[in-house]
Amino acid sequence: MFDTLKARNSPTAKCNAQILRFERQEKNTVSDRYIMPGSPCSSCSARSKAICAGLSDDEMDGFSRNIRTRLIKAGNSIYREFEKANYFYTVVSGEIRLANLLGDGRRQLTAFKSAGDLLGEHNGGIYQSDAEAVCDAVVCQIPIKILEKYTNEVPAMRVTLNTKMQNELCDLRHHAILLGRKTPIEKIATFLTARSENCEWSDDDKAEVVLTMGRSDIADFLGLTIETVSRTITKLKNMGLLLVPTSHSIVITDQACLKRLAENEQ
Amino acid sequence: MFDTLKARNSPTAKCNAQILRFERQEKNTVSDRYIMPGSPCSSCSARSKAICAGLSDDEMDGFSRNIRTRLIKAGNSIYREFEKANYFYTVVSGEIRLANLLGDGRRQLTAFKSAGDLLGEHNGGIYQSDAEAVCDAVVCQIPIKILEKYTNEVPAMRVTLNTKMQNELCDLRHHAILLGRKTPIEKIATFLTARSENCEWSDDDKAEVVLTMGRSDIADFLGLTIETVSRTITKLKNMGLLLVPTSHSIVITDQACLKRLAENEQ
DNA sequence: CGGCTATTTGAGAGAAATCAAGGATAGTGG
DNA sequence: CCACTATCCTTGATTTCTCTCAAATAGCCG
Repeated sequence: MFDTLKARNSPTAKCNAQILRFERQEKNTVSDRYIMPGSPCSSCSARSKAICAGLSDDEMDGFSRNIRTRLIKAGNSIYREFEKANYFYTVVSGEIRLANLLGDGRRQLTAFKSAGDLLGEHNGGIYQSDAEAVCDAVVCQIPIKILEKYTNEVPAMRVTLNTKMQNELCDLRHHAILLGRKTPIEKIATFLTARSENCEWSDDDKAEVVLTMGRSDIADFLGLTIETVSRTITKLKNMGLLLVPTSHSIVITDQACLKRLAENEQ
Repeated sequence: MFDTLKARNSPTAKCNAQILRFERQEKNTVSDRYIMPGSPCSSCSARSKAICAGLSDDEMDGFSRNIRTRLIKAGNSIYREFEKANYFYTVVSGEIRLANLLGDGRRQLTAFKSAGDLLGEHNGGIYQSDAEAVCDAVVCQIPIKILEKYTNEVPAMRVTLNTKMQNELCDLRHHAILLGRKTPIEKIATFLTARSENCEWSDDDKAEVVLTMGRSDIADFLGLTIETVSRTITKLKNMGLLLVPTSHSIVITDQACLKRLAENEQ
């Protein structure tokens, strides 16, 4: 089960957002837990990509005493829009989606966050989106005060944080271009190309893209409906650019062509 | 003349982006100029809202010695996407649009920046968008190195910069929701509502929104065509929510209703 | 195996884009 | 100052693409 929420894409969908919200809160009461009292940062697989990459071993030691590691089960939320923001989170493993709802249930995802990424976008002390686990995920919970303290005292951390914010701005900007001006086929091509970036390419230039999320998450990320996502993937398959062994696995067979579709960008 | 570029909205538009780009470069060669050697920061109307708000008079003195004030004529660009980034800019007056082009000329604006806003989004030392003056504008040119120096040394500036980046992230996130999921009527309502935020409201609850940009800028900002922008404004007019004295001036007559349309957000 | 959910596919409707033309506006030059 | 011209804006007719509605298929977990 990848999605708790049914797709509520359409501008005219009149589903009851209150019920939606209630269901989500119910989900939220179960099974998230702290998996360890401190955290073994020394062996953390995400450390090199995370906000703590720039810390010395000594600094890391002090830092780690203030953070907690949490397991978030698929579908559960870490925080919700409009909640008071007390923590940042670093994704250790798994994948998190940032979601925003309109009053009638329409949903827009603004990012998928994975290992090393920083979560906790807030403004005026309030979270700006729902952060939900796409699949089981492990995150580090960092009190905002602590992160602020370290960014004030450790220049390296300041630089890392700054870079991460700039990357996020850059990603959001490109996503706005995609949402505003790209066709469905270009949207899917862009999405798959981006996802394939950290993949290993076989000798015959193929790569498997693993989709941890369902079609409705992809649709809500790209500003489409699940049907259009499905049809567009089928179209790309028929064009011979990719294979679809299972719905959660896509093998890119013509990287160059897919990239050309994606990067109509100048 | 508000727009140099014709609208190139449609996914199927096959206009030649090369020509577009050339024309833009031509424009860029004329008439931008430095309007003063140093800058009279003490009397700057944008200072309280700008990045330099947190500086003491002494600090401001040193800071101002490193910056230049430039006049940018309507339609001209300050910098372009893919250019090496050497400067940040603070908008003193006028309005700047951030634009990105796709290969076939489709355009997406990601923000309008006005007095007090900071420009210069870059990643890996490269600007991420074209910054162009919507109308005649004055900007302060701040070498990136200088801004970095001051953010390192002056905590207040660090806080201001951080807040500005968070606001920008927040704006972009909300814009992504708009682009991905809102209807034309909601898009226009959101746009006008946001623009009316700094307006004075008359006794009978009316406010004039001045649109410095043309319909094609609005269309490219909201992910629509100029025709749809025009038709939608007419529709809102017919619904009795606003008046359109001139195409660049819109008087909101039913703020509450417009806001309700805009904030279908929960 | 059976029920549930996710995904795919088809048919039809609807909304926004495209194509086209007329009217308003602003800036230019006489 | 006014007429002229280029551009911008609005409106209408038509097309096209995506969404909606509906149903069948596939995949997963108990």
